[in-house]
Amino acid sequence: MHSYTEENYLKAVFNLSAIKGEANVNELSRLLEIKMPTVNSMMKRLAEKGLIVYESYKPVRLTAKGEKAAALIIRKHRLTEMFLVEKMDFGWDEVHDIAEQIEHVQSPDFFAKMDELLGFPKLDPHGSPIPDKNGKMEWTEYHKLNECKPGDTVVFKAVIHSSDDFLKFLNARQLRLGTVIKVKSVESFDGTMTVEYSKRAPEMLSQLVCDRILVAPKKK
Amino acid sequence: MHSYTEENYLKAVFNLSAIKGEANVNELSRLLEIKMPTVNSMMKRLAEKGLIVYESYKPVRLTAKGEKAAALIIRKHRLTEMFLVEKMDFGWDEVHDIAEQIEHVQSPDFFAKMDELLGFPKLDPHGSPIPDKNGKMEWTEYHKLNECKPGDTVVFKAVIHSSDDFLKFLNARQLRLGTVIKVKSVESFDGTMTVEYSKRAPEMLSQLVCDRILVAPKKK
DNA sequence: ATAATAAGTTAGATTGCTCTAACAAAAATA
DNA sequence: TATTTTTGTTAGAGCAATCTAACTTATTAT
Ligand SMILES: [Mn+2]
Ligand SMILES: [Mn+2]
Ligand SMILES: [Mn+2]
Ligand SMILES: [Mn+2]
Repeated sequence: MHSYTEENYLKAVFNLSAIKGEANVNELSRLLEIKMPTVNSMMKRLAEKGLIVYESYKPVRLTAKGEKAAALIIRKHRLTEMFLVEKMDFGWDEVHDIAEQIEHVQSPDFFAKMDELLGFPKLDPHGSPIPDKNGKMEWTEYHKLNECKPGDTVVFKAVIHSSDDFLKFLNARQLRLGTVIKVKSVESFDGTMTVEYSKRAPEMLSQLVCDRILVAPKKK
Repeated sequence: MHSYTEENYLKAVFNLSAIKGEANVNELSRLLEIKMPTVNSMMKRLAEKGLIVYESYKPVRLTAKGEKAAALIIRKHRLTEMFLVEKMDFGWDEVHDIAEQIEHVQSPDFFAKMDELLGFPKLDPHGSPIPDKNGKMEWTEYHKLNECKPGDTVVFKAVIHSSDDFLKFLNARQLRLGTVIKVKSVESFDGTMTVEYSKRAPEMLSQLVCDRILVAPKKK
């Protein structure tokens, strides 16, 4: 199969492609903390293997084969995170680094068992969808807290770019998935929001924070 | 720390040393399925790092440092096997290959949590002792079923060289750890034993099998 | 004791993954 | 449009881990 290293590149291409449908060498280099020439030559290797489409000076795209391979690694990552949170009592801010390693374990049985013990979950602990066994995932379109207007009442559904630090920040403010958030006001100068949730005093959240919180309208 | 590869060599040296206190290149080569020159150069690398004592044409020995490092990897391996059996419903014949991979995960928290969830077990699913956090393990001296005489009644305590095939063989005969075995007779020609256990008809076990079954006298 | 076999070593090559230095193309800016 | 900056590529090197072929030392058998 594919090496540990190749799997990490593949996943990086997948993640960067999520928005634009393609990924460039420079961003991959930054994300993976690997120098551009190294990334460049790996792109040629992945293209050789039919996992991506590579043309000089152009962004790369995943082939169908590459997309499936990447999704299946992400499936293992997210199942692992869910297992760590649900079955091993880890916090959602403690699981990413462990999952980053366990996602490379080669054992269909191991992940099938996790899936079963978890009751075939559709979402990971950060609200991201878990791809199915064929690498397909259904993505519910949430919107950013940023885009909400004063008076809106929404439910916290997912985080994006969930770094451990950001998750600890949310923990410290009792902000979790499922929390109902009422937008009180938005400062037009810097986008800072004043919000209310869980019967606490109003809280102020910077634009940077609101940009990473995905929400859905609260169903009455 | 040490690479995935180095860890596997270290563990191999540890396992081969278990009996004689030293390991030679040839046996390592067969065990790891890696050619002798490769093993030879790795031995020099491990010696360089102070993990083993290497002198030309002599068997290698682990240093105190190497012994501790190896024991800690084996700790992770055996905790993992125990976790897979106790918390994930795997059979004792299904866990080794998965543990072989997970033992390389770098995350003290992950294994500490396993340990805790398991209630700090002393033995793995095959009856082998789990080294403690300092790499120390207490080894109860069992004896082989082979060495028993007709009339002996013993308890099945552990397996040695537990390959999946051997474990499946034991499964098929309902032989598990804790099973009380009565030795009826021993064929002096080939060492085959006739034994009785679990209210079943007498069963015949070849010398090869009896050589891999560790037992203790049944406490009356 | 000598010859044959087994075990261990050296030399040299290969592959995967990484780097730096230098150069080329594309995009942004003046 | 011309210049500068950013992005991407090529060339060349190094290390880890593996191999094969050839050679040496140690052990076993005759
Ligand atoms: Mn993650
Ligand atoms: Mn990873
Ligand atoms: Mn094992
Ligand atoms: Mn291993």
